[in-house]
Amino acid sequence: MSLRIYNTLTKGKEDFQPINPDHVTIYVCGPTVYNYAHVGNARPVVVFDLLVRLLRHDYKKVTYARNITDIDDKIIEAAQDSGEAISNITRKYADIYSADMAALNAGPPDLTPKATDYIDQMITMTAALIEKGHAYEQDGHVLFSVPSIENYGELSGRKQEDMIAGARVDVASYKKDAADFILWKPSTNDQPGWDSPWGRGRPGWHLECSCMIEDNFGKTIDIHGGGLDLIFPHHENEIAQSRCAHEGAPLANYWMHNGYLTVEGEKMSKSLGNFVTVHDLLEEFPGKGEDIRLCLLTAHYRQPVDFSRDGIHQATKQLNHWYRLTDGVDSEGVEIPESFLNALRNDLDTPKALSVLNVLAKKAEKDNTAKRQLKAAANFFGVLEQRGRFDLNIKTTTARLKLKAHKARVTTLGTVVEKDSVNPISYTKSYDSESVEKLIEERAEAKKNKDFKRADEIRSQLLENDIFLLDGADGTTKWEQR
RNA sequence: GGCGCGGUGGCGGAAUGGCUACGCAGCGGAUUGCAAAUCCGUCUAUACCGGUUCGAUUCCGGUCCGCGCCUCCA
Repeated sequence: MSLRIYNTLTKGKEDFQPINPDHVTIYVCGPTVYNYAHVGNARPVVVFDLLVRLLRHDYKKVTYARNITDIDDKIIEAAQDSGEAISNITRKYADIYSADMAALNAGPPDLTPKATDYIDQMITMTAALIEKGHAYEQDGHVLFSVPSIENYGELSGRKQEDMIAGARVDVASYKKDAADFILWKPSTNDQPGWDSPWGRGRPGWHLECSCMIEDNFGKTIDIHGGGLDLIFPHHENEIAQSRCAHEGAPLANYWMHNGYLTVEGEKMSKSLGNFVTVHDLLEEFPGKGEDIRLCLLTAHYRQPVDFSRDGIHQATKQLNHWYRLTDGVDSEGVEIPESFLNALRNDLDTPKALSVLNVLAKKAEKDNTAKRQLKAAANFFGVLEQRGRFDLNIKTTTARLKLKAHKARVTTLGTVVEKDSVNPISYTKSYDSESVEKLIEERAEAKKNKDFKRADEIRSQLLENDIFLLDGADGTTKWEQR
């Protein structure tokens, strides 16, 4: 079976046919680096990481690019607020981003182009668009002229009249048409800027992706991905720019968009106080990057997914089960079962793939081949990759629950009570693997002496810190994080 | 106002014109110093109203509910 992809452009599943079967190209919109990435930002990262794993399995060569937007008004604001240099901010958060995503077993892409490295290309494309009559200069701004092209709105399925009727933002004075968007804008002296034929300024947001793709891949790539919210206007505008700059050549043949993420059933937003960053989660759930990854993959990527503390616990249980089954198993060179791969080839059907993993897990109780297949397939999925889960080093950390919602819906005897606020809970994890091992030894000694009271004390003491002891048939004791 | 998505068991989450995956949780039993794991058995669902059909959860129409986007946004 070959890969099938739901294409936002055609609103249907299509057989994937790369331009060059020996070299697949994929570009995913990356972060604007001025803050910690939240779980919602992590969803496309994990989803497309999995897609790239699949592409690498099925095709000879894959080049995966994910950009970093390091020039943007939000970054400028963050710099002004904090007094820190822009370059410090962007470097810092880009580093944190790649570290946080790596903790979710989402490795770095092949290419990580930064917007500020493409200023020349952006100026060149802007000039070309002006020359071709698709852009104009007005009050120091350069704008793309949407009425200069046909089929604008192809990707998002919008008609211009509809958009104008519902526009909730005042049309800027320098726009000839309400739908026109910025290619280049002027910078004041205290704002970062680059010299251009239109004066000192900086690029508009949409331009960088078009230029990076052109520079690294050429006119057309195979797959372009990102979150649902990027369909309009970001991707629509990328398409418009690139098509006009490239004599109508499509920017990408397949457009893939992941759905939204909610937190504890509610939309994540700063005002609700349920804005949860990957960084905080990794503090609250140390060593559980895989568990978070699994949560993000339980739902199909185009469906909404709810991220909750309970969901993490379920994922942990699932993973612990698989870890136990594959403890000490070597999956080197094992073929990944086709049923698993085929699930993924069907537009990345992760729920189906997970059910295949569970079928393998069932078999693995009695079958060593299934054990190795389970490990290989799970590794492919990006889990079960942490070396020695049983030996996890739990750092001493005090983390605050960041998921506190201002309005927590609590059901009491069928009545829905709206609580105004839930107090944050703070807690401490105060065990490292060394002290755990020591306690296990002490317990083994106690068991030998039939001092079961002390043995049970140690068990419950550790359990309070989410460490669960498993006594083996051979008298050894392993532990896992709950 | 325009465009779009979704409502499946206690929870997560699939699939299908006829027997409704998979996981978690629950229950009964075997096993166990305790606990877990494992094994056997077992309970629970397709928002509502019509239509098409021998038969719909699946197709069609409507209702209700929830959600998203409409130039900040993964």
